[in-house]
Amino acid sequence: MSHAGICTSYRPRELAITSQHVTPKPMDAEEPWMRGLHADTGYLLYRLGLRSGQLFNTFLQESGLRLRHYAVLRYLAGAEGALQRELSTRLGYDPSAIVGLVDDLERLGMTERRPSPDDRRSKIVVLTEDGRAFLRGTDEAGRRVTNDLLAPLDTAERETLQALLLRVVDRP
Amino acid sequence: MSHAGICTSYRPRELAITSQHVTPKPMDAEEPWMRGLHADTGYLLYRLGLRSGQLFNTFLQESGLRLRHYAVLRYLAGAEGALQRELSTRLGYDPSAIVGLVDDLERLGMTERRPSPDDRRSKIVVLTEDGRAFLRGTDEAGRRVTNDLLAPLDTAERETLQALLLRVVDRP
DNA sequence: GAGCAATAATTGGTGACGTCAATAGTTGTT
DNA sequence: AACAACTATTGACGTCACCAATTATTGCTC
Repeated sequence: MSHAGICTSYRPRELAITSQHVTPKPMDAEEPWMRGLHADTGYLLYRLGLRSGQLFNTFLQESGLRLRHYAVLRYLAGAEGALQRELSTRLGYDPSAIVGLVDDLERLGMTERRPSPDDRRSKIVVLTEDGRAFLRGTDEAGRRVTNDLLAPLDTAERETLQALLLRVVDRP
Repeated sequence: MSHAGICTSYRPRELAITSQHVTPKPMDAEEPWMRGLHADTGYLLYRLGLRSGQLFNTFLQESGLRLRHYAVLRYLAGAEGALQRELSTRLGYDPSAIVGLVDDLERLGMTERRPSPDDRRSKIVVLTEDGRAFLRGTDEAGRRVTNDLLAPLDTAERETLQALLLRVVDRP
């Protein structure tokens, strides 16, 4: 049950052995696997998203945090306090996920939950001084991650990419 | 006869990539959450990768497959047979994941495992006629997914984005 | 002003996913 | 003949996205 829920484990039955096999393919610019998959921008985004997440997480590994915690911290750094509901919608994480993330950050002393004066259901998450210090200490290393990821691009191309991605992600 | 093997180097054709294709978004967004997170291209990629994967999976939901199965099928469509090891390195999935994916596809009758005549350790995964038919039937719908994702961009901008992402993803 | 729908935070469960460790069978090398 | 490297495979572990249900609180409405 490691992978698929849509099927049980399948044991390959006896297959007819044919001497026919794959035909060697010249590796020109029209590589078939290129046409098949990497021609799709959506799939490219999915793929690079995975790689980006991995890079971030390995970078954060020593600090004991993960990308999602880091996202919360950086959002709070620019917001000076945010409702958990706000974190959920802004960062795109499930409300239940926010609970665990803020729990972790609180345990590490990087954030605090304060009661909202307007609505006693809500809680306001704010950065502590320790949280701010952590962000200052990792700011430069964080940039290095993106720098590494976008190594093949020069400065102008990176700005172009950034602008394009912003347009795509900011769609309401 | 030697199999095509694994291509280790691919050089994307040169494209004129300038920022003229994109209208830079006026950072009028004094929005603090802009400064905090979306200023980071790496995080943008991570986020859009998630959204892209979700879109693909919901699109594939009715067919009983998921994005990873679809990736295998599309790769096979352009390769005319591939070793599982090849699928693993090309698609970036763990070899153990490939096993489950091919199991599922085989159970659905979309692929077959054939013994490699060159190496009895390897197995060659090939598309069946059913698999090909599935790809033909979903080809247009698949394009609609990427179309939807990139809705805010015009044609020129999409080509620019595609070229930039290709450069980033093809790094060894 | 008393019910009632909506909301914020929370808990729990489920399936999908990435990663690593280990194994059996096979190949190439020495 | 022995040994290292490789292929497919199984298994386990932790993370993550998604959904349902609960509790406390708010706003609406009749």
